[in-house]
Amino acid sequence: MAKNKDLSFDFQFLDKLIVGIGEVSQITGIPTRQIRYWEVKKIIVSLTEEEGKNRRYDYKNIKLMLLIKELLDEGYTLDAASEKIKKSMNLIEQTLNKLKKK
Amino acid sequence: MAKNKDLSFDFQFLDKLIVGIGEVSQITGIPTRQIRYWEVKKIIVSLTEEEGKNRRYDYKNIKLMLLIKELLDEGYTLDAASEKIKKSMNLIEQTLNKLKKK
DNA sequence: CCTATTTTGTATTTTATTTACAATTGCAAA
DNA sequence: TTTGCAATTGTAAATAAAATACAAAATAGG
Repeated sequence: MAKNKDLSFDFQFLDKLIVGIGEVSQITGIPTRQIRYWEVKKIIVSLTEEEGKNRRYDYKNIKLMLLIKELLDEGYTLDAASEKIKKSMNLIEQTLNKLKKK
Repeated sequence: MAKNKDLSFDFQFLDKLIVGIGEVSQITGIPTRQIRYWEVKKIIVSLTEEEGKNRRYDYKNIKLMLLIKELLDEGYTLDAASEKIKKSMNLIEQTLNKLKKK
């Protein structure tokens, strides 16, 4: 039972990572107001347990938002960006799965 | 200016990562009450801007807390754990710096 | 100019956190 | 056993952050 105190990076950390909307806003530079709007439009789906409770986001959510932000800058509409991104998300998931297996 | 859409993991993400005490508690399994106590005892030092505002923690903080938790389980006292960990923290910082350079 | 999309503003309500007090637990030495 | 210290936990009241629900403004395309 290696305790993982060596120099290798623990990718399992990303699995456990969950943050609130304020932190996501800080990390991504996207205003909280905009994040909530995207969620209303079903562009993103948070992990929130119950209505009224604070929204929770995981690493995949954050990456998704960053991708959307990029595509919007490039001129895509929200819906178009959302469509295009479904492919990218597959890539991200594959990447994470690979990393986790290490 | 590569956009980093490939399969490589973006370690810069960890640099920007900042979370509140609730998320840290979820991620680490350490009760918020205990985290605050450790902070009072100067075992950890959060990034909180002003007194009264919500506490903020970065990746290093979180790793530190996980290490302390391990050592407490092994029978260390808080102070002893804190002492022993200073060396480990150097390792963690070195690791992060290496990863960032990629 | 119109229209639909997207973003932003904000007042009110609710949730989460802080602080400051104290009580409790566990453990080791006297 | 009990005494003392370290560590954890409980909680009430005050504050900060976020949710909701309204609406207004900005933007892009026809």
